[in-house]
Amino acid sequence: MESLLKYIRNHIELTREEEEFLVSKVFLRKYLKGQYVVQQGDICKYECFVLSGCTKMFYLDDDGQEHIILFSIEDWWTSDMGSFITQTPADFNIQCLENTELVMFSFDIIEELYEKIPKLERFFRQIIERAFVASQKRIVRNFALTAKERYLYFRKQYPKIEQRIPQYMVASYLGITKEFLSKIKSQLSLEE
Amino acid sequence: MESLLKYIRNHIELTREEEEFLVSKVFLRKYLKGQYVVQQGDICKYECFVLSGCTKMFYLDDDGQEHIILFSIEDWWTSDMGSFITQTPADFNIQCLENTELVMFSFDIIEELYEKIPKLERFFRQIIERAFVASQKRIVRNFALTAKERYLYFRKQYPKIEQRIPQYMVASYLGITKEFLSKIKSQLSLEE
DNA sequence: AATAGATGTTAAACTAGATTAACATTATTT
DNA sequence: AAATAATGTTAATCTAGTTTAACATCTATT
Repeated sequence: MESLLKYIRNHIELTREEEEFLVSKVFLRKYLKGQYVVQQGDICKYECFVLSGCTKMFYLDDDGQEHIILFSIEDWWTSDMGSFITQTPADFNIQCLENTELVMFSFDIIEELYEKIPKLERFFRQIIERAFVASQKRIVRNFALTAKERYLYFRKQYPKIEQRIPQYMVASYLGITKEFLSKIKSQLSLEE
Repeated sequence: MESLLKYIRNHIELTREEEEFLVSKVFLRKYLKGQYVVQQGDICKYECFVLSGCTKMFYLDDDGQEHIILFSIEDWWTSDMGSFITQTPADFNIQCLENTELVMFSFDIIEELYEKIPKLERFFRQIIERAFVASQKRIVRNFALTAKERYLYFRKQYPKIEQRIPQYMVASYLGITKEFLSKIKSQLSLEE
């Protein structure tokens, strides 16, 4: 739990009481590799801060194909925000790719935290603003860049994630097939 | 300006004083068709609420190709949020597709409004949450749907926008060429 | 009414990336 | 150590969407 506080202290200053209040309201949950945090159709009850491990968030389309939207590792957040804020069934799945420890912020608790600690509401607003900006930029990259360029960008931007994740999941995140990513990689190794 | 208040009243309740404070801090600006609200490289100084008219936000890639990220009409917001929150040069352009009236929220003013009217900060957080969710869902649609399916979704979701906008811009928004959208439309007209 | 500029259509040739399928490699389990 | 499952590679064939280019229509301006 200390690394959650460290993360928060990195951005805002809370009093000792505020920190204690926060810690008393959230709880830690451990998942094994392969377990689901959220399943498509369930209501997403928590926003989760990743203490350790790794998760993927993905959409399962009508053909059963998996489309990975987001990987989350230490110090990142994960949740189906659409489901969370409306408390309606989730469109996405969140599954652990490693044994994972999450700090769970429930819907009611988060409202209570916003109420009691306005600084925290401001901080969360800023986190969401940044997430939104990143998401819009990803849309542009998907339009303006080729698969190879997107892969190079991913590799540069998230070198730590690439190493922890099977290649076919990277392909899914990039919106291409595993075979095509394999081709791109062999092309790149010839170029170098 | 009344329609801004109407929009806000639709979601939260402000006191008469709060409304007056808000109105005293923002200002209205009129643009002609074709004018730019933000240009790639400039710092985006305002978040803008659309009173009337229509804007497009787009990215110009290295080949000079335009990629439309967002159309905004009455009661929508527009800004390059990435530039706005960091006050660094914008990646995107925002241009008016019709004569357009915007309510301008500057960076400093918006901070002041958050400070004085916490309800407003909460409201803006919720707006951004929804924008983020919409953006993530668009990423999925771009991966999981064909161009034809994306077009049908757009037509259903934003019927009012389609009517106001040249077809080649719809194509850009969908991430396809104008020629291919034309083909899709002629296919659809044969089917019906 | 004529011209010019902006928008939309059609069709042929082309390409980035998908599909299929067979095989190779690496982990994991027994 | 063998067997099984999971992951990764290669290559041939295929397709959704692009490119190019010529033409059509619509709108605004003189």
